[in-house]
Amino acid sequence: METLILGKLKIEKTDDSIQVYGLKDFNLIHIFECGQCFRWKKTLDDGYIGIASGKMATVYFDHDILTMKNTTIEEFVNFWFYYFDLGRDYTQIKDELSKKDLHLQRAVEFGSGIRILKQDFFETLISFIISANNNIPRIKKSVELIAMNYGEMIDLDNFTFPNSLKLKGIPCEELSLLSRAGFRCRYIEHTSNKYFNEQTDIKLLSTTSLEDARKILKEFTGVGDKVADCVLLFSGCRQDVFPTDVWVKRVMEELYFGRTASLKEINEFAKVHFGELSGFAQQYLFYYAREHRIGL
DNA sequence: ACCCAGGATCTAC
DNA sequence: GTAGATCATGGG
Repeated sequence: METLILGKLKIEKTDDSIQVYGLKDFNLIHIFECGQCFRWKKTLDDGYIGIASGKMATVYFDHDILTMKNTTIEEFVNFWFYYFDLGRDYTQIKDELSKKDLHLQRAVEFGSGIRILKQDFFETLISFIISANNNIPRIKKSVELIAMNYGEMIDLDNFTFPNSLKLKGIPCEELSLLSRAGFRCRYIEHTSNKYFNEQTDIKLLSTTSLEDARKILKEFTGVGDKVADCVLLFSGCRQDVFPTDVWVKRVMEELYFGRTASLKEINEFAKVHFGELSGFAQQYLFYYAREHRIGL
């Protein structure tokens, strides 16, 4: 296949890559540095390389053209289009959020090219278990170590993230030595075994009530409200969640409350104020808050 | 030496 | 049901 029209997008094949024309609301830095993913790395030539659901690709975005190496038009249509959430109209989402208040308008403008990735469920679950009481560089290191030690090698420095079949049965002592994830390794061990045995019904998570979805996820050790909401949002299950970490808490207190507020308060505010778009609002606010170091 | 980091868990009230 | 200590690890 040499060329393809997909809605407003035109996809063309070149020698060793594909190019996508007609993309809006798309910025690689916003997408990969907004805290939703841990495995995309900058390349020397201003692109990003990453592995998602076992597929590796290098991406560039220049002059409104997305260039992807190491993939095909078929794979783009069948996977990357979905992964980058390209079927969603972010212009409308941003318009709707910008109308709500001035803070959100600024945050949306600042992260105008954010797209919420539809990441592999098990990888997202493990990654955000590791995120508990941790910092982003160390989360990235532990996730990468798990891939290096238990995933499949694509080339000398790129590995897939292992599925639960690969990770089940690994004792937490070994996980601790090979991932440096500390006390969270006990959670990883339990979660890998439980997920392998039960194969969580992901479709159910997206169709049932938010309350029930959280309840299901919180049966994995190491998963509380915040991690559950992150997994639901960043694996593409649902967008009506408002993961409230220390950054989001701080930015909400500073911009919306003008005082300290409890997690429960913030969640209820988000539900009323942001509604079904809570997840998108959270991502714009998180990126804005962290890049501006609000609250520090 | 002390504090902190995309929190969750366990215990005590 | 909820405040408080505890949980590895590495960097400032």
